[in-house]
Amino acid sequence: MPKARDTDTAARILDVAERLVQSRGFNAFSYADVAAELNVTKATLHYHFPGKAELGEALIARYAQRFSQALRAIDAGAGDAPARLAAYARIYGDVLRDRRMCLCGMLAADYETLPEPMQAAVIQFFDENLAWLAGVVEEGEREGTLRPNGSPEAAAQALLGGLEGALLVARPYGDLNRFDAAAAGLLTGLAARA
Amino acid sequence: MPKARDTDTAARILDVAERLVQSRGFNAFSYADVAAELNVTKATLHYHFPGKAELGEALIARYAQRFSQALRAIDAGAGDAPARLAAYARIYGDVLRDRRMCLCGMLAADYETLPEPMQAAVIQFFDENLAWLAGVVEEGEREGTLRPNGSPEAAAQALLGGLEGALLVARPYGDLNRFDAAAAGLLTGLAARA
DNA sequence: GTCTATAGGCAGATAGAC
DNA sequence: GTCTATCTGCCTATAGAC
Repeated sequence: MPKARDTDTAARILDVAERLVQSRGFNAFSYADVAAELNVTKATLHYHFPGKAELGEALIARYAQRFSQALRAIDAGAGDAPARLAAYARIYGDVLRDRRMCLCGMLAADYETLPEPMQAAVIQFFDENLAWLAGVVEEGEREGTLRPNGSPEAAAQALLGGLEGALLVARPYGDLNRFDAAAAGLLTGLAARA
Repeated sequence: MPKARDTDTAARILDVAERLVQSRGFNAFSYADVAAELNVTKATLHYHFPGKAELGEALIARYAQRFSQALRAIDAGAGDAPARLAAYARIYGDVLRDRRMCLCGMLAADYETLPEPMQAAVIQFFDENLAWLAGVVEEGEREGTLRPNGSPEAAAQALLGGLEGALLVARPYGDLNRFDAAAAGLLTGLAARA
């Protein structure tokens, strides 16, 4: 059993790689970048993750798991449907705060160049988010707090795409307000009006 | 004066490079890719565009110019504000049809890795689109055909981001319907309701 | 304008010592 | 687990012939 600090070399690799992918994209970071930042050699990275493809898969798996937890936390909370959507949007706003994209939003841009297992994992991430969003929209429709103009699935697609795109466009400006304005527009467009 | 066919080597380079950037991203295409597809050598590309940075700038310049023309064409048309926004959304749907992203949407993902002149050009592209969109929204507000919940600028930000994101998320699925559903959701969320 | 040839660097990856 | 050393290949870019 290795020492606690060193056991988590894999986790620290994932931390650094995650940040680099979210800010630069999957094709614009290298094993050398990660190794230099952690003061280890590239060979160490290959020991923990045989190749870039496996590292990428591990990144998505961990990210998706964390996202799932966040969704369950929202579900466990008290708010109504609009409040849940606002909490969901806040997750996205938080990643923008340190100039990152959503991991899977970035990988969606790189999609055509990704190994197939990573492509499948990105799709699965979106599927899970869309299913959760559609559920919340449907609930809001029943409550009378939301009035989607199309199906809950269409509304979910508009929300997920809208938030990913709001990140994408706001990030070059380095302007959190732009994201907030866009997110607010998405949510109020869906809300039932007086 | 060279022959017409060959004069446009520069234009043909831009055509191929544009498609590659829109589908794979700026860091995932090479001079070799473009040269092979055109049956010329890499040196030929360097003659027309000294480096990747200059090629990138030329790509954005041409793309932005074409986009500007499309906006003026919409302005010259007959429709009211909602019809103009729908026409605007259709431009985005068309790029998805051959599995591309918007050029500047893709470059927004690559933003952190771009040379500064390209970054500035991407921002300028967004600025122009946002200004046009805000103008149309404002017009719709006066007409009574649109009822934005915030400022026209906020609505413009939500529209631009929403459409870019709808492309981003729909493209991995290869599903044009997903884009259309999201786009429709964005537009009806903004429309004045009965 | 387009070619051949090549420079110099960095990428992802592996073998084998410790 | 982490290292040193190295391989192979592709990248951007340049020089100079035609």
